[in-house]
Amino acid sequence: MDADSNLSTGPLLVVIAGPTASGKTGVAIQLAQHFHTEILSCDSRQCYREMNIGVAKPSPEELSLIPHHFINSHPIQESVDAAAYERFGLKVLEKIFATHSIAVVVGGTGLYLKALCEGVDQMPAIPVEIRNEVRTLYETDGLTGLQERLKHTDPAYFASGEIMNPQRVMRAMEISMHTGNSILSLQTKQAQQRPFRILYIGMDMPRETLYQHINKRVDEMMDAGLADEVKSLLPYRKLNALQTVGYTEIFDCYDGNCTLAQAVEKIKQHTRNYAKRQMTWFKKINGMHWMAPHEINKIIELVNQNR
RNA sequence: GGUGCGGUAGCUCAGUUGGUAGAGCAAAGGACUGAAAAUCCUUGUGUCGCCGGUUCGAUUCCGGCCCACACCA
Repeated sequence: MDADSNLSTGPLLVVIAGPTASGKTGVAIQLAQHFHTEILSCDSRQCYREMNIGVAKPSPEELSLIPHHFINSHPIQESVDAAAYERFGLKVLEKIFATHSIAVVVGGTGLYLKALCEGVDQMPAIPVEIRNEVRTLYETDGLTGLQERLKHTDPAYFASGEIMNPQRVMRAMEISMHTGNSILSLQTKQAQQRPFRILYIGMDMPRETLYQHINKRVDEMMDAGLADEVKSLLPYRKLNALQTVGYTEIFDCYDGNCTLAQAVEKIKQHTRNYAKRQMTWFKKINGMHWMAPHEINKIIELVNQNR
């Protein structure tokens, strides 16, 4: 990703990125208030109406301060992915930029952010039958079974792709089954041009402080009734939306595999792991401006310099 | 006090018929094009409880001691 757009004028998208519990939400709201604009969330879980406490969604009070998009926008049964987010987000930004010169994007889902700012390549929709067939194949023959098939149907991917990653192998498999081509041939690796400039701002914080925030916030989630929220979602537990830190651990607890206290410790640990993965993603964004979340005046100044 | 079982990586443990040791988890780093809060990759020197004995060589065998747990008194 590259922050240096060749546009020197035109609308500006201010990206507030960073790991979970780093203070993104507060900064985004203050920015949106200061510049009288709206917020597009970039979070793969906060878009679901049924999930609240466990995904650290902004409070109703916070949501009432500023118009938010891609929050509470989808039912939990609906599967959202990076391409769907790109379409959704671009439409939202087009609307905001019709009447504003600045928009704020805030979130921690690296892939979705990349899809919004650089685009994902057009790929054909995969029929459900093929998708199910590939999944069944994985369940019956395992990863090695899939690899064996892929070696013949998509030798290029087999040679250079992530062959040990079941999700990627299944994806390559369904593309090759449906189109007869390698998924590699559909990937251009080229960033798409956007009709707006992008300013990347990352929330910076010492690792130790971040981990303290995470631990504290998980305790607060439990106090707020996370266990009950998870219980109410038990019927949906197989859905992709619920393959989520904070939910899987408590499902496990309801299955009788651990105590609630143990589940809480696991949630803290897995949230720390997740935050680390997010950091890895954001660290490599070129032109990222790393700022502390409390330096709101400096952040506003930075945005003004780039208007 | 006696008997039994143990004391090995941050944690749980495996192992070495004597040639100084390895898994899982944790941790750290990394990847990422329709599951992404997902998924995957890389990284393991630790007085092998302490002291002594046997031996070319002991974490491994022998003796003593310390500690933990269980049972018996």
